Amino acid sequence: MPDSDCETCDPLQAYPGYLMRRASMAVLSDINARLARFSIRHVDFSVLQIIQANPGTNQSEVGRVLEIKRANMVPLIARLEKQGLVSRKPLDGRTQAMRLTARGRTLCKKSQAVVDDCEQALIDSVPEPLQASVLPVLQAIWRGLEQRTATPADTENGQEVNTGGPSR
Amino acid sequence: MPDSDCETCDPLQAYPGYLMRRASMAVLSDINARLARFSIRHVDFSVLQIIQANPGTNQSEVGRVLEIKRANMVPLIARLEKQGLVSRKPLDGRTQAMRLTARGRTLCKKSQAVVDDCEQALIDSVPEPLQASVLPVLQAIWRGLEQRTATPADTENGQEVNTGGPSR
DNA sequence: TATTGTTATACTCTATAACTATA
DNA sequence: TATAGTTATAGAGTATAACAATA
Repeated sequence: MPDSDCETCDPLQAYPGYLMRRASMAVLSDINARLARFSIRHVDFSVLQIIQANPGTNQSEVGRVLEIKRANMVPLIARLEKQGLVSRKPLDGRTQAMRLTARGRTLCKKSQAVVDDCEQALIDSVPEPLQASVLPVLQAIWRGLEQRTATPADTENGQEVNTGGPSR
Repeated sequence: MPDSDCETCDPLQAYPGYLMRRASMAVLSDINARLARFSIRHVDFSVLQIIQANPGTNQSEVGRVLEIKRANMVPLIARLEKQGLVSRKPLDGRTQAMRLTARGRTLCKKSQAVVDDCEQALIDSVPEPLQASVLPVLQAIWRGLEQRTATPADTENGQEVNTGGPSR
């Protein structure tokens, strides 16, 4: 334990979960600051990206991909529609097909450049020999968690809560 | 772009920031569920760890290490004290030295075993050849961000807000 | 019966501003 | 003048329950 004379010791640096939390908060805060000039936040960006990649999708589906609850998608989509970035068209009286407007596509492209910059800066900021491992490692971690979390058939009526597994 | 027939396409898997956010939320949610039997959450665990590693430290210092605002430390520490996990002793009428109680030390050890399990499970869940890179990559990312964020003398009176840099 | 969109609501986390008392 | 602890408050983000309309 080399704790000889660090000013204030932080033993949490050895925990992947904490490192990822701290790192993601820093990155997303940075991204939020840079996206502010488009009047959107990172969550808006992610929704726009999903809609762009899946034209005609609906709120619930987007929420499922991003793990955002249906109820919380409502104000989010309403805001994007009010900003003229997303259009909604009733599909079958229950489902609404969403698409990016022309303005939405433009903003999606511009904001993507901003986010790409931020994410590339992150990769550039690690020592060169480790750079190639960044995405593979993070994707492997995410896949491993996805598998362990293993949504048991998308139970909305939270039956099995205390299974010991991750709750989301 | 191999987007041929994925059910719903998620183009965000290429962003380190998003992967870390999603991954950290899954891990910390898991950890919270497992720490629930000790009536603490992951943030409590992290505070206990810092106090244990730095006996005699104070609220502001812990907040500085964990990037938690002074104001938000107050209810946090009050709760830990009420649970009999942390003791406070006035140092100079302004500063209070904090230490773990016997109960706090016991719980810190037990909860550390729980967290170690979770974090180890995360590492084990990635393909074997990548496992050794997990911590180095995450620590390099965090160091890179720390350097870029480069707290400009801990300005509490938020003078330079729109410098373009990460806000925290 | 299950799903979509919705409302209402509550709880956690985070951020800011201001105050006091001490150094 | 700067710092430690505190209060109050506001804003995100997230969670649940319930409902109507529809499939």
